[in-house]
Amino acid sequence: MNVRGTIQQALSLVLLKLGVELDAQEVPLEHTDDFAHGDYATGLALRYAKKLDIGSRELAEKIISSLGTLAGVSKIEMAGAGFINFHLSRSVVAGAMSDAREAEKAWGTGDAEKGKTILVEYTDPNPFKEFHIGHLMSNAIGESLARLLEFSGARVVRANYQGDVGLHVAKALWGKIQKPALSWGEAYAYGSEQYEHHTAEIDLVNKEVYEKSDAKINDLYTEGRAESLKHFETLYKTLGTKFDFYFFESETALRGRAVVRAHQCVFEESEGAIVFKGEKYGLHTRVFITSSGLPTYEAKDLGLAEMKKEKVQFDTSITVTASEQNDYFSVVLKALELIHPEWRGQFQHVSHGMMRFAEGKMSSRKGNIITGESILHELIEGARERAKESRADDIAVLSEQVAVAAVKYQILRQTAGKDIIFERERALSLEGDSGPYVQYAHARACAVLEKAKGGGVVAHVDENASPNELSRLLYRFPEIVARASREREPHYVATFALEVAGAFNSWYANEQIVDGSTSSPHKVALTDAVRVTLRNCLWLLGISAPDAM
RNA sequence: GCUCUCGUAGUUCAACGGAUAGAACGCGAGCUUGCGGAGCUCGUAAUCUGGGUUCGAUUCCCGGCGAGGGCACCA
Repeated sequence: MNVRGTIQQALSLVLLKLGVELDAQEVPLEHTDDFAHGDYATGLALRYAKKLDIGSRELAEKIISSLGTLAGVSKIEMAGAGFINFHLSRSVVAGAMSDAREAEKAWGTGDAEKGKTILVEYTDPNPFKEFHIGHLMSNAIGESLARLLEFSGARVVRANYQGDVGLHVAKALWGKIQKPALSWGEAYAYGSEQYEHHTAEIDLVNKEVYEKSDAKINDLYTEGRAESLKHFETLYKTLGTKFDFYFFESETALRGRAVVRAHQCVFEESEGAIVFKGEKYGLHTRVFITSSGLPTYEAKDLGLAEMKKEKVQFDTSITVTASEQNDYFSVVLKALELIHPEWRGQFQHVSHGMMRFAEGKMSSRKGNIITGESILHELIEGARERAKESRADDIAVLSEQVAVAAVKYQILRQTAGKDIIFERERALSLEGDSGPYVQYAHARACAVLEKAKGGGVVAHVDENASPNELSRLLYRFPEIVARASREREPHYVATFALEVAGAFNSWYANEQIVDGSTSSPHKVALTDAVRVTLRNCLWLLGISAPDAM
């Protein structure tokens, strides 16, 4: 058992003797934010003092004396109004260093999701349209979630669901027919702009796509779809994502319509359309099949759910989308639950905030759209400029790695559900609270290790070395990962990575690591443990960790 | 109108009901014998508002103000 567990267990037992029942796992125990307060702290005594009719400081003292000594804890003391602070023993801090170095790529893994299969659906761009910023966000969050779950022991299946049919496709096809010289993205913009003047024509194209009734449109469609999908693949490669399965609306549409028709009791007919009355459940009504008989996105999502189930035997299916779909998802998930009660709770929705702009709302119809791709390219240019004096072997590769780090970190540093205010300059910045900052600290650690190797200094963990503000951070890593995975919140890892990188940079500035002294082997070992920790943090964020920058 | 989110330094974000609210950018002052200045050190500055619950509230509850999303054949 780890030290955290030991402390919680002991506290739980002491509380029981005092007449308070609290599961060991429920015992509040936090990482201190001031090392003067030790490594772990709990406010238990303050919480239960009144209930037990005793002073909080007095209760804290009582708990401490009942606790006796604990393995891995060097000192337990009361502080302030009745906080109980735990100081880890030197061997535990040193032990985390050894663990990190031995486990390498597995450092930080846990078993909370062991034996489970989890499907994660994310990115979901639409062929015929631009890969926009929302897709970038969904991709960054979804990929990180997938890796976090893998670190927790789950078998993760990555899926991508793409809208290859629907009105947007009809708009793009119509635009292309009118103006063949336009790119697909431009054709879509043109079709959207003209929709109100050519509604009937474009609606007809939509129907023809569903029914494959017009050979010319079919060919154009096939060509455009293939071109889009191929292009998306190059982006996934840059972003570091590899999907196991692709689902398409052209497949889910028919299935979805069939699902709805087979479960008439769940739906109602209204004004010629088939709708789901969500009001009974505190939700709202949504159309599943239109009055002209076409399945909507809602019906398609029901079809998708069944197809996912057939494809993989998962325990949980997570879908990552923008928060504007929150209410929409509640309705679809409710309908799905009524159709398949046996799958209750297996489908989860994780939403990301929306990208907003200081300069005002953008729209694909105006031309002021900033796509996910354009941001990536701007960043790559910026990184290339910066990399001119780099030591890296391949500047082109490095520029891409740094650029991806910059965008992804920008997205993953904050709570997933909140909107992100996009500021071009900040996003393009490679300094401060950023992905490249963490990458830089990692590259520095690599450089130091390289030097140690050249100087013949062999890393060695000294169990008796006194812990410092850097080494005392490392043992927290597996706990941070577990929490981020449990709460589906990658930002805990991003915050931690920054903290470790900052502590390392600070330490580095004040300490000669490879200096021939007797403490050098230990300092080299600490550097190595930091290297492993930072690299794994970056991996969990879907960011690469170059050895040199 | 109904409903769901969210209001923290000048700006962009942290803070699982706890201790002196933590970073980054900006601004001001510094850091050249060293392993990488994409760096380090110091300073500057914040919980929208009024109640309530609590030993303790940025966090939970209620009201107000402000911003954003969603609400029938788009996705």
